[in-house]
Amino acid sequence: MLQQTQVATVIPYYHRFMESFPTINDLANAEEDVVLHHWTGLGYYARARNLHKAAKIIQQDYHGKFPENIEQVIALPGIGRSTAGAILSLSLNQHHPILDGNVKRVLARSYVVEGYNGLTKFDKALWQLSEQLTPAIETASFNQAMMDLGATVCTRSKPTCEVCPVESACLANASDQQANFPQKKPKKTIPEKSTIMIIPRLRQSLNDHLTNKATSKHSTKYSTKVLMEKRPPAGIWGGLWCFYEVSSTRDIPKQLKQLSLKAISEQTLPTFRHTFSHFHLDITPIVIDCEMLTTEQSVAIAEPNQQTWYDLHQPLDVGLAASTKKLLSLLTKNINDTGESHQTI
DNA sequence: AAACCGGGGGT
DNA sequence: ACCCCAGGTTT
Repeated sequence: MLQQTQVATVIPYYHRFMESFPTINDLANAEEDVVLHHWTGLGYYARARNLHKAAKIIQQDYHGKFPENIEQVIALPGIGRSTAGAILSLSLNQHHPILDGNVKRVLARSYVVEGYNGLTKFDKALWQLSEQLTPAIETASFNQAMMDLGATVCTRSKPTCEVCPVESACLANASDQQANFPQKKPKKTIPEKSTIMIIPRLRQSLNDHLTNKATSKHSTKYSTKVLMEKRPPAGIWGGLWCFYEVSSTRDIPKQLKQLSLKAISEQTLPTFRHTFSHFHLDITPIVIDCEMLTTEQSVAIAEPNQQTWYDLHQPLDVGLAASTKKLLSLLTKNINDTGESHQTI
């Protein structure tokens, strides 16, 4: 949990998690969806899946006891060299170096190591420094101190060198070059991609639109249920609930047919941009008011684990991608603003 | 808007 | 061995 989120945010999640899964065996025996549910709001769901997988491995291979050998710990999914070193040094005072983002910054400044995060040469040099500096005695205290130093004193911007215990030894400080270590990662122009998301909205079986027959635009109330799918575990938005994507509007009829839905009307919402670290994604949402093909109602919801009618007024406690959340709040706002949709077919 | 982050996976 | 990936937070 702490690999990705601040301590203050993690605490309530941690307590709920530990209450539900007090032992590794409890976690291993839990359904993955239940584990993911406990993770909802923390993001990075791949790591919840890794943690669950790791528990299963520990149950099977180590009889439910967490391994104490660093190679075995590194072999667990979601745990690499740094996290393994942190676990074993902090919990058992074993002699292993660590190298998280904070430690990297402290070392890069202290020793004016040239390069930037992710550059192989840079990472290798820092690992070697960490190995060389980490003492065999009081390793736990040393590692904790290095992380805390980076987190509270040797911060990314405006480090408080005046209070730093290694101020006089720090080479970056000596040359007043703190701001230039670590160096910035060279930015590259990221590509733009676009996608269409269809939002099938279930038409309510209210006949109140009949009351407005006389007007040119008829007023129809729609339910607050929209169809979502659970994405496969790997790739973008893995395991998260999303709207169906189509590469072209031409594919919409086909997709709806697959879902046993009959379109009544559709409304294209303004395209919005969601930016990832490596590309921009322009998302064009199309709300499609639908009826279920009654004879095949069962088909549309044949795989409740993979698709669901999501009620905007009763949000499910499931993992949602950031872009999906954005879209959902837009839809909810729309409903609350108008209470109904006015549209022509 | 851009930088950041540890580990996994593809090349 | 190297580079890219995901996606939420911080700056």
